[in-house]
Amino acid sequence: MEYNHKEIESFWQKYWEDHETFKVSNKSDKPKFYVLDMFPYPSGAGLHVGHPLGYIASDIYSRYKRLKGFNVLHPMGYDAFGLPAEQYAIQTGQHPAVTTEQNICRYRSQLKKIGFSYDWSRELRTCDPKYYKWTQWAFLQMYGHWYNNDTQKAEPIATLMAEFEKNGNQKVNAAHSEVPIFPAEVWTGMSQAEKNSVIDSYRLAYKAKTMVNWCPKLGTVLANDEVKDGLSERGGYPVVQKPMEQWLLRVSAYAERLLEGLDRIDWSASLKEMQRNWIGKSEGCEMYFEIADSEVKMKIFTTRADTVYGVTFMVLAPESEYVDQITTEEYKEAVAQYKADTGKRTELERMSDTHTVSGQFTGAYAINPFTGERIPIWISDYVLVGYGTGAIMAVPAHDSRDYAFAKKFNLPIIPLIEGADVSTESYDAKEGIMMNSGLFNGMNVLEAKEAAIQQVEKLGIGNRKINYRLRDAIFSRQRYWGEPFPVYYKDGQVQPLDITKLPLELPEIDSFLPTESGEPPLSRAKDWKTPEGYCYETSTMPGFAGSSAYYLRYMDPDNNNALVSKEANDYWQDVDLYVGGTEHAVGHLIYSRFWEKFLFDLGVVCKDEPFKKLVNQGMIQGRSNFVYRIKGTNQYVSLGLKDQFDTQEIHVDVNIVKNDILDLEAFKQWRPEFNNAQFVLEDGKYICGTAIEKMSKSMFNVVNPDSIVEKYGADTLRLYEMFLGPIQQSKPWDTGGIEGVYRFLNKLWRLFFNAEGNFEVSDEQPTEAELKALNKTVQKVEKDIIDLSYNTSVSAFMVCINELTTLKCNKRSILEPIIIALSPFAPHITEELWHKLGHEESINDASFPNVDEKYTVDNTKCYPVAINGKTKFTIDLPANAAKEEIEQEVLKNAKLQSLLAGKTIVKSIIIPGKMINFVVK
RNA sequence: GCGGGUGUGGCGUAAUUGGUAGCCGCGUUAGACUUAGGAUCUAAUGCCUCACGGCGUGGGGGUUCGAGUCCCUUCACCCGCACCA
Repeated sequence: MEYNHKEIESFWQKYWEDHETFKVSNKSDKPKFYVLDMFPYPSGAGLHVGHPLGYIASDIYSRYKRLKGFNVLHPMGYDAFGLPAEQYAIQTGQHPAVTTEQNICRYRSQLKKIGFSYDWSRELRTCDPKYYKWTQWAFLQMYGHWYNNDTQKAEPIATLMAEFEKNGNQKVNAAHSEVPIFPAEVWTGMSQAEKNSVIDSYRLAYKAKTMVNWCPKLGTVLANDEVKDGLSERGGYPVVQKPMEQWLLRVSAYAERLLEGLDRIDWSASLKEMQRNWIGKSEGCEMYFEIADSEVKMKIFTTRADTVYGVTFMVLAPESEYVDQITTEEYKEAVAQYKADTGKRTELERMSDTHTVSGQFTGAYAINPFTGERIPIWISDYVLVGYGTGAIMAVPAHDSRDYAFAKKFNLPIIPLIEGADVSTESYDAKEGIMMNSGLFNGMNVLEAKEAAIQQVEKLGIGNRKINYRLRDAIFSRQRYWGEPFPVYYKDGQVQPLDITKLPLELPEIDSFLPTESGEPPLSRAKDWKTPEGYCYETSTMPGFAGSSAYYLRYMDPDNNNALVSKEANDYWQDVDLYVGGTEHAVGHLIYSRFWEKFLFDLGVVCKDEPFKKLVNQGMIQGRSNFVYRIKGTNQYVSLGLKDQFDTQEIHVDVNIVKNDILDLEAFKQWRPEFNNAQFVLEDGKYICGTAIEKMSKSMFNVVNPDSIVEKYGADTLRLYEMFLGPIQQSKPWDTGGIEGVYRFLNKLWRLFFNAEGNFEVSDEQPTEAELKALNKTVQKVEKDIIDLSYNTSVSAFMVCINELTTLKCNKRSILEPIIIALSPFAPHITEELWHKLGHEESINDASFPNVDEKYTVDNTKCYPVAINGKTKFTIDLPANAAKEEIEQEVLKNAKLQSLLAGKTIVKSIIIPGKMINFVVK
């Protein structure tokens, strides 16, 4: 009987579905294990062969954990709100809900064909009102809380108001926007609107006018992580800076906890480093500089207070509020001109051109609090308004940017570190002995840093300060296809919707474009008002809103009273293994951690880190093929001969190329323009050129998993994707190698059938060799699964099956444990064989085989025998033999004796278990 | 510029963590069975050499009886951040 993957796979997929094999309960005596994939955005193009890579890896882990007796939660869903569906809707008029539904169906059917062990009953999608009810709910909670830096947690707004009644905000240590200090009397004297505005400055979800990334082409604002090199991540359209009133989440309040939490989770070093960079903690101090002939005190931030004696000028960001306050009459015009010039440059221009030094003197002077010297104040676009205080003290000797500026405008440069040569470049290193530095002379840089901050605090001119680069997340998008904000406006004041009114459903509109006046599409919705006639917020939430807590919802997907019940959360707790791409390193993975910490503060969840272990799968790139057309003809020349002609490279569909040899007939049929193609062949073949590129339609290098499943089966696809190389590594897809894995499954299959082709296994006792093959394989595979090093476990299975084939082993006692160990990788074929072996229950209810150590340790060891350090031959000896035994044994060896003839042994070095070396003369 | 990572056959990769470098697979070559083979099976396959033998883990140096693995140095490529004071 032949291995018929089609029959086997469709039969067992249906069986698993009918028997709810992978349905998990929230109640179990078994220990829990939660394996999660980053849920996909269901795009119109369907899955390509790269998408399942991570899903296969996590599925193997899930199935393995089940065999080890865990209750495994392994769900799947869809990140279904988002820009592409809406862009498509604008172009075609098709409602995003319709196209999204179609895409989801396609994804689901593609995923099911690969045989994943998902609990489909927990499937969710972010655009479902039953789901986004809880996204809206979380937003309202953030709106209703503030962050107390003293207790290091979020607290209800009510506690803040009570404190204001009692003491004003003087003792409040909170994460907040700029707000003046006020005593209780002032608070009680405020109007309701004034109070609201003060409170808003403390909320974790708040509205504010800020500089935002505005993408005119998409008609929406974007978060920092959605902008790459001044272009939108989706679509690649230009992004400009623009002040706008937006909803924001005070993610920055959690900066320290987001940083600290990284030490407690098992993520790759590079990913943690990316998050640390994004959070961007820097420790230093804030310091006030008095302005000559002015009341203004200028606040700067520096991490190098130790270099204060070397300050030779100050620089303000052109947008800084100080600029207008200090600029002298004489320089007003020039300063205005400079501001106008820099304002004209786009973000992209400013970023791509970081080497042109420009600036303008303001006419004002600051007083160095340490030396009393007058130092000129300049403005320049190399100082950013959004970081620190938008003002710096410039120390050209020890900062390369300040140095370039000083050189350009002929400002003095005072070296402060002994031996530092600053004649051609600055000395930025933070080491050496201080000089020219008054109090700090003779100290090393680290000592001076600390001494300087203490001195600043002693003089009362500033204080120690930690700055973070992490900004609050802009949370509104002027788009249709997203979660509506559960707020409305009454007399211009924000009113949160009552929680009992959730979800606030997305209304129908007739066009998905912004209005003529530039209002978001939602303002087209007719009669979309509260019963009292107030208007709802018309922007919607961004993509990361729905994906920030989806892992919690899987724990309790149908709960209509809570995001997740206490019991469900207490049972599942957190994600034990999370698999997904690096592209979410500073977006989703920061927001989710923030969300979890916030919900932890509220007591909704029991853990403050959502993802215990995270593995980033690499990308599967496409392997493109080319043909070479002789310019101006319909002749195509094979790769090896193309240099003899003037040719043009053309992408050719990889599906009509095999092992880089073009199928000539298929090529002629491929497109009408090639019907009459003629070929210049080499060795009778047309060899195509190749390149590794992103998998994309336009390069004709997309390989669809469905066609692989059709031809070779899901088990082959799964094994092959794992066999390709380490899962964390990016690698090109090469359909060529798949045959090897397919052969392996056929070999496995044939072990179970006798010469007549009938299923037959023997109940004989296994031999030592067979037991060795089995136990070594199981041991290796188990170790590999735990390390997610699946490529080597597939190899181990191949070795094992080769050995068993050679041994002609068809013994039940060997084959049964092998197929159990293999079942996470190739679930269908193993399930089929398992049932053929007479089992009623699914192989998923079996137990992962135990290893008998007796058969895995070699009792002989291969020793290299070296003479004068040079290996001459090797010899097998007992592994645990003592030094003397080995020596005696080796000296009897004939080959050694012939090599030693006429020489004397000066010394022998014998390390049991390792090596044998004779030093001879 | 800063940070992280990777360099091993024609290709994807492996190496008991310092102990016979190249497992497994692809590709290639030869053979067997076949009307046929893009099925299956057998054998060979790092490079140079008829051979003996020599050389080989990006290059150079070092530690060691012994280095793909450890140290120094250099080169190349990939990823992330990028005027963050």
